[in-house]
Amino acid sequence: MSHPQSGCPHPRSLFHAPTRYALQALVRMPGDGTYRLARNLAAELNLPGPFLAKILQTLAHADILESLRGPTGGFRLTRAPERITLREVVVAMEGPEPFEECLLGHAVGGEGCHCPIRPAWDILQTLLTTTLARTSLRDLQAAQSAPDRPEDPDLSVAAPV
Amino acid sequence: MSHPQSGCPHPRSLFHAPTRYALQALVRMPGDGTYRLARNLAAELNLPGPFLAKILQTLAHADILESLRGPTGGFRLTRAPERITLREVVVAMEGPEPFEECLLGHAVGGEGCHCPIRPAWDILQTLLTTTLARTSLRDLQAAQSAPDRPEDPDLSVAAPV
DNA sequence: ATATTTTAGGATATTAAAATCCGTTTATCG
DNA sequence: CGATAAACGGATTTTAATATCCTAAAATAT
Repeated sequence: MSHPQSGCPHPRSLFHAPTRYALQALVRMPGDGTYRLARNLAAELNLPGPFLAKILQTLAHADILESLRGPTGGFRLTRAPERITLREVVVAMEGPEPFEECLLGHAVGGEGCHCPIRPAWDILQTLLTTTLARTSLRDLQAAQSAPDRPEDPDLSVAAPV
Repeated sequence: MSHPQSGCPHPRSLFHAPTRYALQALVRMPGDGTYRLARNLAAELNLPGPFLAKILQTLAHADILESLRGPTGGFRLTRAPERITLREVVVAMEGPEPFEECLLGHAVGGEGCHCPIRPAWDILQTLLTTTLARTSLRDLQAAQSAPDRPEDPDLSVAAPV
């Protein structure tokens, strides 16, 4: 029976679609100071050009990309990919509040939430946040070329970075 | 700037809203064989009656609830709450496929995904799944009454249950 | 200067999720 | 057996997410 009331085509993703597109676009950004065209990038990602352009604009507002108009224009990274974290990108696209505090929908702030899964939920959120914070865009770009699996992540989620 | 294009009211939840409602409703189901009214339950949860009724129907199809029509009718658990797992409820509401395999949107099946965050993502999914599978509805009900924090979850996510 | 190319960004359209409505069926009660 | 009360389930509406469109502004080239 599955979904409440409708056939659901693809499996759910953790973040919104534009966040995925943002990551996919950033991976393809040149490392030198070259500007890249939105239209060009959109074709490569099989996305509608104007839609990707919006996403790139959002990234530009977040100081992850910078833009130049006119011919020879386009978008480029504001910094070296080593200095851009995935967390930064996700925050730019999704906002600073990642998720609700627990599965029953209790709000951030945590008072009055006594779910037994709450501790696990907290750990999940911390692991996700720290992993995103520790991973740079460069790491993501490198992984796209090298098919080798990277090292396992650190599970000691003591201090959020 | 936050969300791509619109003000987002509440923080995003991991699952769909009806899944939360389902959990909230199940927590309030009586432990004896008593039938409980959808309308009654909806009032307690501040939800529209017919909408909650749909959700309860879905749970009934999944053999988590059973229903009886007519006066004296309503819904009740098919089993003792100790024998109903949260995972079962989530699967009933969201379907068996939990999430895409990685943040860049690569599909389940895993070929061609080389994200550096993929290992962490796999661990997150396993931790979530096992935690839900290990937690019974009874645990959830007990936690609602007792304000004490339960023990920390097991992080050795070796074998998915 | 003017034409061309690109991003900027507001407005609109489309689609899926969430919520509602209403006639039907089933059970109980008088 | 008729009246009432409940779940059943299809159809519809509403709202939020996703995608598109179009005019303006800026930079370059001729």
